[in-house]
Amino acid sequence: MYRTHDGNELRATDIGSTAKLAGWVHVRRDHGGVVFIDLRDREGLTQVVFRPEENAELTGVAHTLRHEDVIEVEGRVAARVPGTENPRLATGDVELVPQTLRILNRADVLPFPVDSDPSNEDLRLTYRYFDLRRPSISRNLRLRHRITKATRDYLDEQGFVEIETPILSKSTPEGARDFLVPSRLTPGKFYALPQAPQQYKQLLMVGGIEKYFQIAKCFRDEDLRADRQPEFTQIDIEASFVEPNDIFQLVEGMLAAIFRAARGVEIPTPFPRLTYAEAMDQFGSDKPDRRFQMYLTDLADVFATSSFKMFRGALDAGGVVKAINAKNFAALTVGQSNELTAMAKHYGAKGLAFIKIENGEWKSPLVKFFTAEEKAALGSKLQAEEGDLVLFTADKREIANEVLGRIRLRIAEMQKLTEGSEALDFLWVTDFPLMAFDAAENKWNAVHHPFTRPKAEDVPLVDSGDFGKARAEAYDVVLNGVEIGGGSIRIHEPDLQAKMFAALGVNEEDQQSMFGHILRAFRLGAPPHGGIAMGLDRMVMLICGAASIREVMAFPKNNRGLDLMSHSPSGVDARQLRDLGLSLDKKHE
RNA sequence: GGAGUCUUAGCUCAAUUGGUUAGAGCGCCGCCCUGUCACGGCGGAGGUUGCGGGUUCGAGCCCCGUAGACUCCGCCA
Repeated sequence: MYRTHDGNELRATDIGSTAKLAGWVHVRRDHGGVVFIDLRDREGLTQVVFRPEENAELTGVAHTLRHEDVIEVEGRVAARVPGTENPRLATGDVELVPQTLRILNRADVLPFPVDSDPSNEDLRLTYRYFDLRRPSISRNLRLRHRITKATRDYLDEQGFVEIETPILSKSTPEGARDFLVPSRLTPGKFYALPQAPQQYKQLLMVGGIEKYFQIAKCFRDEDLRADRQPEFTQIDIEASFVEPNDIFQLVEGMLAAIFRAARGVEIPTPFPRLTYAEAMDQFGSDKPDRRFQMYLTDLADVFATSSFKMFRGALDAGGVVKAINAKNFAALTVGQSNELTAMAKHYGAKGLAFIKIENGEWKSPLVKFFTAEEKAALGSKLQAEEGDLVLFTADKREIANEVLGRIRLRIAEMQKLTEGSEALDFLWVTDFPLMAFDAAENKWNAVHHPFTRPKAEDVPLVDSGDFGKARAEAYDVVLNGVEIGGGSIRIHEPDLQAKMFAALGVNEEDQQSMFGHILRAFRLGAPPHGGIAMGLDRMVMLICGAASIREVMAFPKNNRGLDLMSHSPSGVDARQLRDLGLSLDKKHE
């Protein structure tokens, strides 16, 4: 037995008893005579003191200890010399006076210190196993465990069954690029790693499981980001005989349980709801951050009779004039205003107009085109006051929303509006569009995925080919401007599913070869069903306050998808390729 | 594929804007130190300033190229 106690366990009440501890040498304070060691394990620190007058031999060995040596000590729990207690340590009233010291392993000179935050992420990922000893990372991983534990417990209580679905699965044309796995037994064919267990979970519903969940690994071969890794985890849920409200209630309960377990807070439920159209109109985003106001305001009524060319042209062409009021931002720098203008152009606006309200005056080249009535109406509609900055754009509705939505977020960042905020703003965004036209491919794509159910009243729009207007029975759950989950009620009728495939340009033959099993399954009594998938990594990021998804995963890849620790991906033997019937291009050999 | 920021000792950073031998703290090595808790003191080792080229009497600093890291766009729910 290596230990009788953990590193944060010993208290004044243990004084006089013996204890055995094992862990890492966190700090050595060597006074030449007496030597102090802070012994660290996963739970905390305990001071170990070696006194030459009590045990010269052990103290001699203690002199040789270095950072991160692994040791085991056994001895007497003693009160600290009065006045030397350390109130910042849970075990600060006591110290261990060892009778034995066993060096279990010595550590080399460290690549970086354990007790500070190195900014060199390259180095951290190369020595990830060592990086994990740092409290900030181990805290995140333990919090992640609390979250998955709370999830499993909650869903179990609700009667859900955790079922594993295949990792070796089938490539599908929709969505992200697949990771492919060559098949040795069927040379020339490939499995694909699942982008999500979407089809399997629907087939489990056909199988009568009714309530399924899985903490599921998902794989997408796309470029990485601060919040995106090629493999990530979803809390995947599917249930039969449900409507959106059933899913909302289930997820609200689950998030409440998660936040109770992980943060000790009660979150208010039910969450507010916005339709996609409302979210886009008011916030210019399908995942609005509502921790600050700065609403997108439609000014069509204010400028209904305006002759100002920029506004007139947009309104006459069926577009909009919209503005946001950035409170107290009139004093922005030239650099900031240039950046915002460049941003507006980048997202397709013809321009971005500013009004600064300073010293009781509206400073803008635009103001001279406004009538007194327009100016008054504008001021009251936007609640514009001294020190504010009003930003305008006049354009097609989609462009104006997108541009102002992006600018709204960038200004919030510039003004540090959410910095240090403890707010937890949850909401549902509902009624997403069913399909979106892809100009590059010249075809309609599913916004969510091809199994998403159109809203009942919009099925005629699908029939009539009015794809752009059809809304889906699809929903996202958003926390503080981050989409943490999304789902839909699915299609369970083979005819409607075939109709959707046809709309998406999947011909009869491809439907049979790629989706034949699911269409056949729907003919054997598929229950109405729907579900949701929650992005576990992003949720953990938000709960931990981590800036990167890499901070909440034990062994993440870097920006280019490389594992710097194990050097994957890597080349393989010619023989392995031969077994698979593969050969490489000359340039990749 | 594109844009931006960055790259100086094992780590975190500095170098008066082109000027002598590139410094500091931590870490490491040695010596000293019996109540510290970021212990303290003295000394020491440690650098191809990412790499290649250019301008210059002189480059860590300016220019060109290149590699890598990170962030964003495209891509991806």
